[in-house]
Amino acid sequence: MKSEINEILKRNELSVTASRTAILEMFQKSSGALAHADIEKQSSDKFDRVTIYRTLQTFVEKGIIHNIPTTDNSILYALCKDDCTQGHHHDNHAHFICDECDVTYCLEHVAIPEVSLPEGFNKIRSDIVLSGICKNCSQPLKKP
Amino acid sequence: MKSEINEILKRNELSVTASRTAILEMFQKSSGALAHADIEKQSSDKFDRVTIYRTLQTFVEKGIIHNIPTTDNSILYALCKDDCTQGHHHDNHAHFICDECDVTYCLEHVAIPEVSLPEGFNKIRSDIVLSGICKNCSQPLKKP
DNA sequence: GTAACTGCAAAATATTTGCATCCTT
DNA sequence: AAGGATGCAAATATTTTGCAGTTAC
Repeated sequence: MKSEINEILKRNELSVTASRTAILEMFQKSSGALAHADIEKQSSDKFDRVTIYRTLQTFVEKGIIHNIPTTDNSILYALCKDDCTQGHHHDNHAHFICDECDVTYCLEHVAIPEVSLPEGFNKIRSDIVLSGICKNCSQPLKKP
Repeated sequence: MKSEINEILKRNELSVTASRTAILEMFQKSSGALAHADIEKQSSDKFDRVTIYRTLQTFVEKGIIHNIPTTDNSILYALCKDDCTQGHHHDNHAHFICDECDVTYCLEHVAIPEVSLPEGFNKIRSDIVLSGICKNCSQPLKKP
């Protein structure tokens, strides 16, 4: 997928650098969303903490990743699909946080249902965050 | 509502202190959710920053307030209604964050719709967070 | 070669912890 | 009086900023 990563960066007018490539790769490989801390851990000192902050910020601005609301004071990030463009995200799917393993999933196929708001409220964006036990964790010990 | 505040604290086996009373009062008076920073600002040095941290934590544990997921790294808190008990929250309503005035509303009467999850996922809790323009801000200049 | 990106140092901010003191019951 | 709650000091952790050196194009 090296070429895909290249392409994503080029499409967004970003120069292809080691850290950007590595971080994008992490997102592609990850089954769930990642927090700053996860990335820092996974990259074990390969690049500076500050670079991670700046890279994530850039990616969000460009619409390469989006952030997922959380209940604690952290920010989770996940890859946007396809047609997110700058400032105009279409990540209109639900997110699921597992209480057990703490992984956050983007449920691409679970659409956010329409809700009817009281008079006077105009919705621009909606997020739905579910939590509970995920697929993996609910499976009774599988490994031999 | 002094007596109501008293009652809430007593019911939760918490001693009635100045800071707890004041913070609970803020929540009751507030039209929206509050962040740690809001409380600190509003109380302008009346009590210690650390006390606020501890008070909020206690309130969440006791189920007096609940927290609302946000997209930035902050935590918003709002009063739980009625029958929240320790560790078992029923704040099953949508939240609305206004992009204009930044107020967060608990939309008590907007229920969270059921979503069907993929096989293997077991939902325990769900949150829906909407954003856009709120009632007040969408009203064209009203004041004379 | 130039503009963009990174790493380092340091500042600013936010959160947690320990302990002595004070307040509620 | 006893236990819990607060305030203060200090330790940690997190995020931001400025700048000089490096890298991509």
